[in-house]
Amino acid sequence: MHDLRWIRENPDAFDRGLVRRGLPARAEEILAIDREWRGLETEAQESQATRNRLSREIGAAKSRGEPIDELLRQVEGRKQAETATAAKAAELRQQIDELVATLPNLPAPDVPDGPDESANKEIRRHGEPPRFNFDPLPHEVIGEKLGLMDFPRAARLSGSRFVVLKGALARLERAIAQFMLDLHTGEFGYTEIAPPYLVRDEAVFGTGQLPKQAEDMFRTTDDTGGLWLIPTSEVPLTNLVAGEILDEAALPLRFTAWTPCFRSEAGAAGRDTRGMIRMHQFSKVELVSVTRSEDSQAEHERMTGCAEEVLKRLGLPYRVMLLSTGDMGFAAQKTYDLEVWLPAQDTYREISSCSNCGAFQAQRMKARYRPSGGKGTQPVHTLNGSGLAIGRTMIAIIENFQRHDGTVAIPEALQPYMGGQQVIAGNG
RNA sequence: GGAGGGGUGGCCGAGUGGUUGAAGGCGCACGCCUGGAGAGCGUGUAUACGGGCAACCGUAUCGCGGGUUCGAAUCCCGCUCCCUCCGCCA
Repeated sequence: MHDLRWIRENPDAFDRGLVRRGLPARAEEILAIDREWRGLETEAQESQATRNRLSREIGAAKSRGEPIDELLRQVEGRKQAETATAAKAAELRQQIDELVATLPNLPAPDVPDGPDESANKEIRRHGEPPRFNFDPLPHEVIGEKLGLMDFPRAARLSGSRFVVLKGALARLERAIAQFMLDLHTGEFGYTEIAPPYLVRDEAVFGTGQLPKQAEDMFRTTDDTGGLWLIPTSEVPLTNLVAGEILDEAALPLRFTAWTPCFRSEAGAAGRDTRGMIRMHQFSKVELVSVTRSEDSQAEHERMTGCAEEVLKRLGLPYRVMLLSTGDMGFAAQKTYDLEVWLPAQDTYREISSCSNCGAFQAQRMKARYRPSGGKGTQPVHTLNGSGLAIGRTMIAIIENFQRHDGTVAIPEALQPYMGGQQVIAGNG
């Protein structure tokens, strides 16, 4: 959510940000309603001040035993006009809020302009794509040949975009997640969280998936009014600080969680239909940081580094992309995607997305901190990143470490989590 | 699922219609006191919005939303969350 006062003071910068996002300028429209609202607001408040004063006088007169008829006459009729003014003001304010709530965060200055992912900028690469003396197979073929990845049965249970993993691959999912959690908690100072997977409207509004991306999520329909299945644990982790006023000394907060994620993939019909690239349900280790405003840029680099370290230790080749204005998510002001090499697709595919949301989410969820020394409060900055998506990590391992005989080597870093197993050879 | 109880400031805790944004206590900050510390004393200590260059002024907020009233933390209605007991249950 954008700070209305900031828009008032910086209407041009606001519009420039929207235009860079490929959206029309809106400042003039917003500020016109804002001017009208403020006029009515002031009017209503002044009227109320008068009425409050008269009411106090009535109380005082009554306690002295004096007549109050004259005072009652003065206050009479006042209420109606005031209520109408206040109602109109509230209506305008709601109009502003609803309009502003649909506008995405503004891109940071160093974000490249562009209509889509074609304008993304490669920042760096790490590792060399492996060379094979045979044609590398896609992960789903390897998994099915090993008898450890079952799409038909998953479809029978749940339809398309689901998978059943068995034996060593089921264990591999757990191993990957544990390895990531241990790294982030043990070496990078993140606190492990086990959050709810079902959340209310306010939480999803806070991180910005509502109101615009409702169709990308699943919602329960129980009689309590319905809850959203989290599309990412960014939602519960970030909303941990919703509505709070934090001590400056408590920052930064760093949270990590291993959770399932649920996405309807409504807009992705026909894309990535083979394999486990795009599932309705996948698991992910998420990283979330809550920082002071002046620290979020450095934290963004740090967080991206934490996610990269996972790929480095697994020996997976990847590149870091700085997303363009056209490819960034709603709440982000700047995003790095980590893309891992997938031999069968002969390309890099997204495996992590690390975003600095600045004050955008904080303002939506009213999360602030009290700067020590200074007065008042200011919104925290929030960041989130995958560290990493488990399913896609598994895909990358299977494809990059496949061998001519159809078996898959387990990266050394994961072997302790696989009971010392070094190779996945099928039948568990 | 059934029955009952309760949500007041950073915390505890008063308060059933009239200077109550809210007593009192704790905590915290600053000052005084002290050789220093403690005790003691004094002052201060919410958030949001509007107006103002500012000092400051105003409005709202006692779980949330609505209603009654000249006036609501206090009365009424709806919702929500928490707690206790019973039942059920991983």
